[in-house]
Amino acid sequence: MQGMRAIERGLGMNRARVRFAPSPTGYLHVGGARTVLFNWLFARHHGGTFVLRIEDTDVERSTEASVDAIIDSIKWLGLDWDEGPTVGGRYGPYFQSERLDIYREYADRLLSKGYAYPCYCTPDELEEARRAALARGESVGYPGRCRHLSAEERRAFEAEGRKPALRFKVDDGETVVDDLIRGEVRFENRFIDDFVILKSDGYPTYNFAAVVDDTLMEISHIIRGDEHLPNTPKQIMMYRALGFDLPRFAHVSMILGPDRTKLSKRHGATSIGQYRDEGYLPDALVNYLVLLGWAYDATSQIFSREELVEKFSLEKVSKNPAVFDPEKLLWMNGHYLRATDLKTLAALAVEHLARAGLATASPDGREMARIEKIVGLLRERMHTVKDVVTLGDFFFTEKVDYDAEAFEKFLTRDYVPETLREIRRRLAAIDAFTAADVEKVLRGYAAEAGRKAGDIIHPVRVAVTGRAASPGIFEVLELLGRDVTCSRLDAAVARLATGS
RNA sequence: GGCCCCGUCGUCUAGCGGCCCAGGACACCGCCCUCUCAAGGCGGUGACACGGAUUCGAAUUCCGUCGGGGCCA
Repeated sequence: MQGMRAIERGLGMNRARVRFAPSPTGYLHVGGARTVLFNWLFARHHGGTFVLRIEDTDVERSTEASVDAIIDSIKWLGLDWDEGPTVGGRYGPYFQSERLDIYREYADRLLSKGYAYPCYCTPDELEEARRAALARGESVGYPGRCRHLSAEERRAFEAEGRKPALRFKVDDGETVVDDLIRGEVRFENRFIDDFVILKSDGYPTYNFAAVVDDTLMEISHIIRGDEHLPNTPKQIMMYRALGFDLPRFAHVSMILGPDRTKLSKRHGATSIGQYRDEGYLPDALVNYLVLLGWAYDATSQIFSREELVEKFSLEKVSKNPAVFDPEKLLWMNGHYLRATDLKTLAALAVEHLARAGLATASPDGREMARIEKIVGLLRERMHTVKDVVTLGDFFFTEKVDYDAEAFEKFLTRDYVPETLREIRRRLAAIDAFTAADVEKVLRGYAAEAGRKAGDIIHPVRVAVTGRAASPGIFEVLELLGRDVTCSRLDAAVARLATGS
């Protein structure tokens, strides 16, 4: 309850305003997605505003394609923003590259008030100083040369044509970050170098631009990754120097790979787009992600969007970093798959079938109905939508490829050829070709032949599906239809006669 | 190297001084169901990093050690 009050106090007179501020230098990854999610949930829970801001001041690495990819991923997850790209808002522009004048203005303010100074050191000089300090076994921070330049020295550098960067003057003392998740974190200022706020090319550094924007956009709560915690004291110093009110901070722990280092590409799939392509459901991903660092109670695992919005709170966000577990995500996805209605699922399945060349991208009504039935049979054993391809390919191909092991195990028994021939004959003769009728034929024949039902069923399964495992065979045969069933039984018999 | 964060089953976590010889979920194992594979049901294996201190009592508080990670360079 104590924590709750702290958050409400932070809201001040206004509603919660939070933001997600990605650099468009790649795709939205799992860690970023969870940060968006937490921000979104916080905003929705408090009836506040969620802002999307693009931090594209790194001209070299920022791309428009990245902006699009990130936006697509956020949308795909079913999350929306109230201000930002594509929707606008009163606090724009929402691209930092369009706010350069603003940063310069505030940088000037810092300069004129004596909180910042121009630094003429070149990268080479800095590098040299660093190496020298290292050699002497001293601390390798900025040596502070330009902090006390005289007017002449400055003029001399200017005359050389040097373009200065702007550094923030860090005073002695201590800066305390009052974090909603971590509590008070204290930093001694003497360990913090005078840092650059405006680069010599006129572009702001991350820390500076974030402070200016978060203030101008009236962000009340900064919910972001843990890796920014060490940046926070610098930002706080700037807030104070600029006379800005502090927002509340909440630093969420990072998501790690199995080796406990920051999750990255080498750990496998990390981009949200990739999960979409592989047949994951947005709801499943959201539900899995929210559980990485947040728990509502001792037992709940599955949460609908509505429940999440209602129940989410920063108090219950944990401090420990979390290892991303693809296995649990897979389980979660399977769970959501089974809860999705067949029409929706079939539509999704079509995409994957089409991509695999097993179906047209826009099947007609009859084919769609068939796919729906197939998905209905397959769904219990699917973990991703894409599994419809690997599990159900035999529904869509002309012929089947026999799994070698299954063939060996079930079709090479000596009673099999005769059995398949007889089953085929009987199936061709029955009136209706429903699962119930098919079952009667198979079980009936087993009884007559004095065999266990399994002894008949397994060879038939392999002959018709090519594999040892499938959905219930009677339903499968019904869906395949009489013609396909019979021709596949024929094919198996023929294969057994020529082969082996 | 300096600073900061973190440390409960393999993994995600519940736990905020006694309800805990630690609960749930995934994974794993077994049983049931069953035409196979799943799904589902039931059961099981499995953790408080270590050492001190505080306390009648510590997973929970404090200190140290160790381990992991991040940031700056």
